[in-house]
Amino acid sequence: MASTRPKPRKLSSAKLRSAAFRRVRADHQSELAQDYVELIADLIDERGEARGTDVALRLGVANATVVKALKRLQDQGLVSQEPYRAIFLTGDGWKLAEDGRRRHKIVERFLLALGVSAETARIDSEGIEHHVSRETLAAMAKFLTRN
Amino acid sequence: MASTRPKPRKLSSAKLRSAAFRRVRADHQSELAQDYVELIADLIDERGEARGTDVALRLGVANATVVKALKRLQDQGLVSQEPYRAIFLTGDGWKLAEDGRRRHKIVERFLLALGVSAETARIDSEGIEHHVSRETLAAMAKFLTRN
DNA sequence: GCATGATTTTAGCCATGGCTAAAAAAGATT
DNA sequence: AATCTTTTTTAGCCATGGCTAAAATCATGC
Ligand SMILES: [Mn+2]
Ligand SMILES: [Mn+2]
Ligand SMILES: [Mn+2]
Ligand SMILES: [Mn+2]
Repeated sequence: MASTRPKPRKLSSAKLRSAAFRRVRADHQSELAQDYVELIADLIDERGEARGTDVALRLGVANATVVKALKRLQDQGLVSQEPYRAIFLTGDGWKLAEDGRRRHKIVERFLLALGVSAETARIDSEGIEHHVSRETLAAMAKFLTRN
Repeated sequence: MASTRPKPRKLSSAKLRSAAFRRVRADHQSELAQDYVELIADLIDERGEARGTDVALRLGVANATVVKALKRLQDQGLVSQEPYRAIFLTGDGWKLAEDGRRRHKIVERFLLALGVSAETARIDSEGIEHHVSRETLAAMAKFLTRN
């Protein structure tokens, strides 16, 4: 049996800290996909279909940016589309969208319950939602039931 | 006088939504600088100086990544350094660091007060801090004084 | 059914933030 | 002082996410 390195009694402060930053970077990796599928799901529900142009308008980016991003999402198996046609979500895409909606809703309602304006809750939750762990989300949900 | 477009009675839903995404993108733009200067300030306070290597270790990225980022921060007037030497914060750098520390502390303590573990508060706050508006921060601070 | 106008995609640019491998500088050892 | 080891920087690669301008496609009116 190979000799094993002794397990450190305590995680070094540097290790601890880097874990947090790694998590943030991972969150940001999945953020774009999450926001896209959530938005696409909303458009499909509200208007029957999601067009690239509507996505661009609502994200506040150029059309070309959306086209490129959608290609990546298609490679990731989250959306399907043909040129000049509306965008569809795959099964995985819908799953991710639903999950995002659920988390987003909890965060936004939580901020409202905390006493901020509707405007601020809407805006801040758009960024915060991606950094809320399962544990924190549960704590927010609990707070909501008690208020 | 040129004719002016009539002011819309209500902001369109698309405009409203894109404003939130624009804010998130702006937050992410300033995030890296904020985390760097905060970390550098901590290192200076705790150990007397901040070395690039320590920054890399604590951020969990490669050394080369830090070297490049520090160059950008230098261009932005937030840090000053000479090759093979420790990193210093400029006046602006210290201001940004202090501001970041303050916000970070409030967010972390707020999560703790909400009932999540110390570990989770530490990790989640690292991402959330950058998306908390002045109004939400104030609401969190208020919650803290009442608990 | 074709011309023309509007929409959408493609092409290609840029900055950021990550990486590894090679080069250079600093620091230790003898 | 010269060498050898360790640390730090440089060079150069890649993916992402943004943009504008040009090309391609679609759709409409005639
Ligand atoms: Mn979001
Ligand atoms: Mn974020
Ligand atoms: Mn911070
Ligand atoms: Mn942070």
